Amino acid sequence: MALDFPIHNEQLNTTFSLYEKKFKALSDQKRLHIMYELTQAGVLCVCDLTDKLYLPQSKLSYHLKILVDAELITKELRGTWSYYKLNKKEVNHLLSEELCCLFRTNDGC
Amino acid sequence: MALDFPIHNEQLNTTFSLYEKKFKALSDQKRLHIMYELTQAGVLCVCDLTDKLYLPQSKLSYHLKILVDAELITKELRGTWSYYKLNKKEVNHLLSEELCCLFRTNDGC
DNA sequence: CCAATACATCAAAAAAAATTGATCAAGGAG
DNA sequence: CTCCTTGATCAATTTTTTTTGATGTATTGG
Repeated sequence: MALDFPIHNEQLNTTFSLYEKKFKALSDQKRLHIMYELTQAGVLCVCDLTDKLYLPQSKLSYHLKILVDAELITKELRGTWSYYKLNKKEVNHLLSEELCCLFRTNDGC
Repeated sequence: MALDFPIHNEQLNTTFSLYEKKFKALSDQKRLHIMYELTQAGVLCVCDLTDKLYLPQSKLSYHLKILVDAELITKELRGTWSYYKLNKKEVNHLLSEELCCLFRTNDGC
């Protein structure tokens, strides 16, 4: 029985799948804006972002979850608050230095 | 009359919009695979990619257009053939060196 | 000229992602 | 305890993206 689809390289497909997820998370203005604000502020809760982006809470929670799932940001619970911040390591691994400037504060950019 | 949406920074919104488009182009396994094959081969026409990705021509044309529009690859017409290759400058500007390894041949990665 | 190939594009359908408004659970404050 | 705030989640709808198959144009080769 012949295969009618490519096995090709399973490892490679896994890699593509991983980056698909990360780039999908970045492929939205609102989420890029969230990333930017997190870069500027360091740590923010949902209500802070509501003020900054003028978006309703449910929409923000939705987009934040996508970024967390892609491991581009992290979430820390403290009481009723959820504090979000950039996953700098992951961002730096993914994006060029020029681009990281948008999401980076303490360097010469 | 009060504004009920943020002006914030027009420049920044333009930037987000630009990157949204580029990341959207990258946010698909098939398109990442196309990028990878172009990296390996240098230049490819649609029919080459048909063989490599096992995708119908119309689907490939669709995805190639998205990558061209995002300026991640370029297209050159010669007769009936369309030759595609990476826009290395743009890719390198966008992605980290580690990641560019996937889309780069002549360096120590 | 004819047949075959390369590929862009289009319209309809299917699939995936985003928005919306509501509900609910868990804390904190009085 | 009661009220209020934070924020996650859910179902229904809307919007966007992708797939599919067909058509059309240009080019190549015999």
